[in-house]
Amino acid sequence: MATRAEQKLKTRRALMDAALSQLSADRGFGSLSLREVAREAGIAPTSFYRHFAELDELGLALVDEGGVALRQLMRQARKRIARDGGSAIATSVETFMEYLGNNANLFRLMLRERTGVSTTFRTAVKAEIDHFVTELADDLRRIAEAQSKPLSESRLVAEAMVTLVFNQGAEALDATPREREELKVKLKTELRMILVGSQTLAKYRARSER
Amino acid sequence: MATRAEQKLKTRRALMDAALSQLSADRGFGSLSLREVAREAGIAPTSFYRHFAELDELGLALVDEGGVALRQLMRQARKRIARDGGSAIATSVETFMEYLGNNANLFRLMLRERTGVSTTFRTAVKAEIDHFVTELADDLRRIAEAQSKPLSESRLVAEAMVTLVFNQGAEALDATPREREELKVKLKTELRMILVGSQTLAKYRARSER
DNA sequence: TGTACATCAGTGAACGCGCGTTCACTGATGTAC
DNA sequence: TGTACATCAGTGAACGCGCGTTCACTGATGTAC
Repeated sequence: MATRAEQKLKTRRALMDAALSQLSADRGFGSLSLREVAREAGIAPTSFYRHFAELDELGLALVDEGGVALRQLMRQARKRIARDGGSAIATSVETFMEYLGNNANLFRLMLRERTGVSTTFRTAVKAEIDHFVTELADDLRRIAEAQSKPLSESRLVAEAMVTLVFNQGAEALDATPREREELKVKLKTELRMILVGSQTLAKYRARSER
Repeated sequence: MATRAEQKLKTRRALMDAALSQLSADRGFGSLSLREVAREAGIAPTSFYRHFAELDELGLALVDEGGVALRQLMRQARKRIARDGGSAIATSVETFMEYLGNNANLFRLMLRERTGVSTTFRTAVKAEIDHFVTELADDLRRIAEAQSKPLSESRLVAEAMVTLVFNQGAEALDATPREREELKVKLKTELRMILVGSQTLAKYRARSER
């Protein structure tokens, strides 16, 4: 038998899942209505207010989940790289694309609201991505040191990489498996260019400082 | 005295300007209403239908203008590079940021609808950006040849550059002048990394083919 | 140039609809003793 | 364990609102002769 608190959590989850399930290539969070989400979750519109003060509050809870998903993604990618060896870029891209499939709507939400219409959303998403960028920059520095291939401006490299990964990710979401493979190849090449470019610039800089 | 046709064009323009003027960091095209746009343009809601079958049709007309703006931007940048010499990247970024100030809402529209909610919009914006990417790729190849610095995958380089430029542009739109300067510096560095990375990869490739 | 008729951009009233939010309520779960 | 009371997640009716769209219209501009 469920306690009252457990039941409440279940309903909350049902509301969040309902909202998530309505998102798609053709539906953004902004076009959802409170009534629609409540209907989809199987409760009366008025019950919504027992869980969130307004629809945006639910959206922000979802962004939070998106942040968690991002951090999981990172951890998983690191584990694979350590285990399989091989190219960090290739492994990361594979991991990212795989993850995208399992969290499509969560990523869609983050991606859209990142440049979306609500300041609160934008700020929240940017904070999550910022966290992601910071971890990536740390990893890049660590790898660079291990390989004695110095990087120039690792933070900036990480930002550019995340921008490209997210944008290609957006396209991958609605792509056929065939197109998705092409996107992966493209993305890997782009990331490699940034990495190699950063290394080359670091060499130039080292030389001119001699 | 205005002819009937001239007057109609004026009203059409007023509608498009009304819609554009409502766009901002906090308002996307999707949140506009036909009634609101008509009100802002100073006509009755019903008169809207004399000019567009629905609000989206007006939006697509705006995307078209955005495409024109992009092409002007390109031409202007090329002219400046030819005239002032100097770094093509630096000049292009300066030109882009300047242009952004004059067409803020048009760029906002393109940027948002690029990953937006309507298939028709996405397709239209992507077509315009694709055109832009193609011209940039041509320019990159031309410059590379003139400088005898071969590029690897110029099309892909152009795509990555446009992605970064657009994303930083989005941030620049709502940034303070101070922040905007920082964004320019960041953007130039990122673009340079991609360019240098592409050149370095081309060298490696040439070597391994020897 | 003048006249009679056609065109058509712009109008105002009216419609039905889904929305967010309020309110007083119900009844199962939880708690104090 | 049993009883009396408190809590609170979920409810259904009701509200006022702005929306997109229809309709029959008006009257200035345009055209044919």
